[in-house]
Amino acid sequence: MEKSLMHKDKKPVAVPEPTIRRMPAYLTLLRQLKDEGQEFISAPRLASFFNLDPTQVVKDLAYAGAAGRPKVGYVVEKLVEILEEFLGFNRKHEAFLVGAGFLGSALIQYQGFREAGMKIVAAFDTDKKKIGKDISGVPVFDLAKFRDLAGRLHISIGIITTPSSAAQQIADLMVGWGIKAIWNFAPISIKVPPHVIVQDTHIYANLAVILNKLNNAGR
Amino acid sequence: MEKSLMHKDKKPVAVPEPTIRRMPAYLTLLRQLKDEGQEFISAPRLASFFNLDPTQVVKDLAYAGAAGRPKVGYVVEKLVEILEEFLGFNRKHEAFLVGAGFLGSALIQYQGFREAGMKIVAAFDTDKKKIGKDISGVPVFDLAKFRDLAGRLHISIGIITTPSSAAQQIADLMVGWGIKAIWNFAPISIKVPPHVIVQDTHIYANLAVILNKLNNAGR
DNA sequence: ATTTAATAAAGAATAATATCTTTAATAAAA
DNA sequence: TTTTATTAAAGATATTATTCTTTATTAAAT
Ligand SMILES: NC(=O)c1ccc[n+]([C@@H]2O[C@H](COP(=O)([O-])OP(=O)(O)OC[C@H]3O[C@@H](n4cnc5c(N)ncnc54)[C@H](O)[C@@H]3O)[C@@H](O)[C@H]2O)c1
Ligand SMILES: NC(=O)c1ccc[n+]([C@@H]2O[C@H](COP(=O)([O-])OP(=O)(O)OC[C@H]3O[C@@H](n4cnc5c(N)ncnc54)[C@H](O)[C@@H]3O)[C@@H](O)[C@H]2O)c1
Repeated sequence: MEKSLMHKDKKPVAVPEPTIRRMPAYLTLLRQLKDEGQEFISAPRLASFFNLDPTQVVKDLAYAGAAGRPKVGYVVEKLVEILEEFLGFNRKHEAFLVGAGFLGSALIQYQGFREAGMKIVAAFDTDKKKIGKDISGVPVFDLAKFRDLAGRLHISIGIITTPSSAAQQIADLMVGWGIKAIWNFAPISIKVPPHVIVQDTHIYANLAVILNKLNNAGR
Repeated sequence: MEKSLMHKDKKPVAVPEPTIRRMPAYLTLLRQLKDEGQEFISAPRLASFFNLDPTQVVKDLAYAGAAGRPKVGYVVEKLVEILEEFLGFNRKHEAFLVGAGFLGSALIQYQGFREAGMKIVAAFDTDKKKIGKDISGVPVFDLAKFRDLAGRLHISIGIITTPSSAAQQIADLMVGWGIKAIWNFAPISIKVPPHVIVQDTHIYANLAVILNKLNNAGR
């Protein structure tokens, strides 16, 4: 039986994306509380860390299948387990990264992904100066030599950190590799077949929100 | 007169955050179309690039103050100007960055911010090996020597790319410096006074969305 | 001229999300 | 034991965002 909330007719209810996006933040804090030896946490207190409505936290946690006790709250350790399981942070998805430049290198060496269900196992580039090196133990290969990687690898995620101009062609290549999800950091929208998952992480979207607030601050 | 939509009672209507977040993507594409010499673009065509509903694009552009002509669409060059002006990408906000590690270095050398209204003018770190160096022309200073920077600098944005453990204390410092907005990349929620703008860019939120789709793909 | 097709724009309807309200559980205090 | 305070959980409402529908505009075709 799934942990997610069930609809009356037994079909799993889709978890709202805003809920999914908040969950890792809960988890990060909860892991810290766990390390500090805190046993229980209530939704109102958890909410206060993030300036959220307490009922929202309760509902988010309910989507993951967590239950709390009145007057006590949730068991921190249990909650960490439930969220890790629900988010898939304790499984291990392997990833290829294409574009071992500044951002690519930062992602490759980033240890945080290890506790978040993703492991970058290889990088690819076209720059002779980068090929053959390794970054924190992750080898950088010549992309040209891997153009026709047989599909059906056990790699589920492809990360794009090339310039925009190359992003679509890299995406096409990854689709050919049989990759299931593409995490794109180039500031363009890539096109893929419907069965491939795409997550664009557009840095300018965040900057735009900041500038909008800054420029309207005097209102 | 503001470019933004007006309510009947003349108060400016708040632009929805989802709209703000989509706008930079429109702008990036429009700049490219402009470079390619394309004169007009219709909302339906623009929408098809992003798999959006055409009326959504029309409404988003209307928020920026753009008007199109039936049967023709929008004038690309005009639209670029309007969006740049609306987003504040043609003003110049100066920024300080604290934590000149992998991610910080990537952000510092990233040329894209130049066309997006933000210029990183200095970086700070506590690591002796980084202090005194410069990254793409941006000097890295010893944070300890700049603890009590006089407020009222012309710096409006503070970027945090330190480990989580240091993020809150850096935020407090930045607030003391008189910084107006904080762009935080550490995966924790920082607390600031209400007059300070905070934008958390939590990498795990994006990863969680990917993993959720991946793990539920078989449904 | 007149008609047609494409489109922006405005408005209505729908859907998604967040907040508020009520209820029930339960631990601690009286 | 009884009361009180706190809380989760469920449900109702409100808000926000998206999509659908209609109307009006305009360029091109007839
Ligand atoms: N640097 C940042 O902070 C940052 C932030 C957000 C988004 N981005 C985006 O991430 C991407 C990379 O940025 P960066 O600053 O790391 O740039 P970079 O130039 O340091 O890295 C790009 C890398 O891609 C490689 N490359 C180029 N064409 C390629 C191809 N066809 N196949 C394989 N590899 C190829 C280059 O050799 C280089 O190593 C850009 O699209 C940028 O807009 C960067
Ligand atoms: N690397 C990534 O791809 C990535 C992605 C998303 C978020 N993040 C987050 O960004 C932050 C930095 O990640 P990173 O991979 O660049 O780490 P890093 O270790 O390379 O860089 C951190 C830098 O902060 C400096 N620092 C430490 N304490 C400091 C202090 N008190 N004051 C000033 N400087 C201090 C360190 O000397 C170092 O230069 C982390 O919070 C990480 O979770 C990283």
